[in-house]
Amino acid sequence: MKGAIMEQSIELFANKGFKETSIQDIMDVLNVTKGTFYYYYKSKEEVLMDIQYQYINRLLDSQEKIIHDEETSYQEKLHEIIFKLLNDIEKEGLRAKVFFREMRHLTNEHLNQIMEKRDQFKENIQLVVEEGIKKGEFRSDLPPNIVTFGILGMANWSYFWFKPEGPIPDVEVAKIFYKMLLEGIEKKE
Amino acid sequence: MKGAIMEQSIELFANKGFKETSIQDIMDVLNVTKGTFYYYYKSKEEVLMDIQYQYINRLLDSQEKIIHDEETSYQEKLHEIIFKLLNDIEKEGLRAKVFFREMRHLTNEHLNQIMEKRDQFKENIQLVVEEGIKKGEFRSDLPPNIVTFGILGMANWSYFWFKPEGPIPDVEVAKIFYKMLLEGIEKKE
Amino acid sequence: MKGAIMEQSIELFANKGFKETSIQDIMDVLNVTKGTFYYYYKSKEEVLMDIQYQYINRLLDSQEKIIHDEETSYQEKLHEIIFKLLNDIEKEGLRAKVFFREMRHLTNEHLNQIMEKRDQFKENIQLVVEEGIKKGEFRSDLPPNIVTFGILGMANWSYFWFKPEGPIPDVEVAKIFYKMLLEGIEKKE
Amino acid sequence: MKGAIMEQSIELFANKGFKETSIQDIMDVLNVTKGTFYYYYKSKEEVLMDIQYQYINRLLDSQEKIIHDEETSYQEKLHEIIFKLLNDIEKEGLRAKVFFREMRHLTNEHLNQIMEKRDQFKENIQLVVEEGIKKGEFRSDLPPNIVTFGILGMANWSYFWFKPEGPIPDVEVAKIFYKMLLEGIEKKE
DNA sequence: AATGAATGAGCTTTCATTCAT
DNA sequence: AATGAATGAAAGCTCATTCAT
Repeated sequence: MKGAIMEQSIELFANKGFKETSIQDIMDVLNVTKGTFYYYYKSKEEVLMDIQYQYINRLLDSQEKIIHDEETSYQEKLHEIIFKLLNDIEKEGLRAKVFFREMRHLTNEHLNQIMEKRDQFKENIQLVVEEGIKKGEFRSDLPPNIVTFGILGMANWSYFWFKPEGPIPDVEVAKIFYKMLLEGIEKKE
Repeated sequence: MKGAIMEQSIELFANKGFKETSIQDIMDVLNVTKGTFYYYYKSKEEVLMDIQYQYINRLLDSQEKIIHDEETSYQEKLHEIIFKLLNDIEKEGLRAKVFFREMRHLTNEHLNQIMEKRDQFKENIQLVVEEGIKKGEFRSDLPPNIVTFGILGMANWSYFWFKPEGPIPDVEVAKIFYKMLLEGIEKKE
Repeated sequence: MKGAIMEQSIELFANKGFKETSIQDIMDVLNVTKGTFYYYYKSKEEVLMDIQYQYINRLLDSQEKIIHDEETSYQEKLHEIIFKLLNDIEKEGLRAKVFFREMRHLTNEHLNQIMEKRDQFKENIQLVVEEGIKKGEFRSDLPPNIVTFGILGMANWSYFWFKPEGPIPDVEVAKIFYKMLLEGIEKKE
Repeated sequence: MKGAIMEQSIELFANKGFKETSIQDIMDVLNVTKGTFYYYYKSKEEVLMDIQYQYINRLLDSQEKIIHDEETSYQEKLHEIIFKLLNDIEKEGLRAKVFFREMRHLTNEHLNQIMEKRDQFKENIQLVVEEGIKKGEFRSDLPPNIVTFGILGMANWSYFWFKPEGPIPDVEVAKIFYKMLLEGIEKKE
């Protein structure tokens, strides 16, 4: 039941928003009464918190695996990170939506922890960029900080438009983004 | 007064969210009573609607000016569009925040119109990309649709992190993003 | 209306208790809707607070007047204080009930202030006792502190049993209590 | 377990109030689950009822012993009754608090019985006063009824201020009260 | 003897909105 | 143009109680 409540919450938070979703809404779908909610969670915010932690922890985990793979180049790591993000939308799209949009409804204490982890995620990408520059895989005349924000924006924004069931699959989009990033879109002779 | 209400609404919607801002909150700052609100606006949603239309219309206007400038290349147009978006954050950052985040609180009728305009904005960029390809300014082996989403993501995401008062000014960020996009981040030869 | 809400609140808090009285209960009697309550008071606790302050302030005021009357002896002052307390029950009985019984529902901040004032009330009586001892009006071999608690108990307890419409009027009860206190109940010679 | 539940209930009812104490609160301390409560008691009110009966019955018992002691004078009986009350606070203080403050939460049926016993307690003291008057131990010009309320108030009020661990022990306070009552506080030549 | 899950009624509070003045 | 009073619907949350296991 606890799991079911969370599943429903994600669904509803993603579609209607945290504030716009009432406990009633969540429990109606599960065909139990409102009171039951409070048997499993102390408050509405606690569900949100659980969702946020689960999401960012999983994301960081899979990211760390990619980064610490000794067999891959930094270019390959970047490619994989982008693919992973796109690929996630299929299974985790709703969670991601909730994560980015409803973050501000957390209490300060949790908000800070979550934001730290979110920043860590960005730092990890930046590390790949920086190491890649050192190893001569990426050009060195662009500030890694801004470059990273660019990459992050490209990938994250896809949550607003990418449809897994659309004509172009995640693998393809990731490949295109990777090419854009690496080679640029300028026509070369 | 009507203008003042809107100004305050933008400020508060941006900082606290649409749902989280009460009419009382808005009018408190203006030192008038809640009732006054309804002399100028029919409902809370109407203010939001006005904000959304104003924002997207201005954005589209300035975008169209850039696109239809006969004197500039498509590469230059792209650069300018990116710069314009970054530059906007300084003066229009709050509006932008409200635009992206609170869109869903519009009634269906207005939501559709707004989304159409938002899509138009994307179409315009895509047009620049497509024409640039035709004219040989951009490479032709990448789908303009996805490329455009990439560009849009890069630029729009800056609303989440770009601080106008930060160390790197909007001109610089725009230049870096432009270089990334055009030339790629790969180390050459 | 604000006054009416308070009047009703006193009535209901006294008869059913603070916790047991719902905002609904209060407003039902006034034939207005629950929402109206919050137009006049920020919270349920605020009404209680107002009641408590009003009560203790009035009580202290009238007490100070008695104490600082230069024309009366300390014995007379003691008599008057006791009478005043008994007399109050008629007009302020409900307030007194609420005061003693519902004090603990105040937030800490207010509770402290109220308790300070309540202690001041006791201190004032003790002062009369002490000064009376110095002036030779009261015997000096009993600790004023405990004596004061005794007096206070006698008088305050009457809130639990004294009925203004009963056979013995407040003047009489005060006189009897005063005699008991001054002369004792022992049969002399 | 049944005893443990009652012990905890007294503690919590005294400190937080009957309404303010949840079954959960009680069982949390005992490290068992809420459901267990209903194995031992039919309802929350039943515990309160048990507390009330236990308290008043014990009190009446010890009072009757004092009253029917053939060896003591009525003055001595009065002294003992007062001492007994003060002395009780140490071991039974919490019970007393609950008794006086939470009485109103009983259902009518039980409330009536409890109030009858409470009145009996007062009647018993009044009997001592009346018999003492007849025997010439107490003055006869004060109505026994009011005198009794005075004595009761003095003694009962100590629940609000008397601290067993304070500087003056129960024996002393009882003695002082007794002296006040018997001899009065007026300075004699 | 004890648990865990669920219920349902009730509570305080918030707030967009209406409207007579 | 603005105020002040009132409404009513809904929200988050608490909790005594029930009951199958």
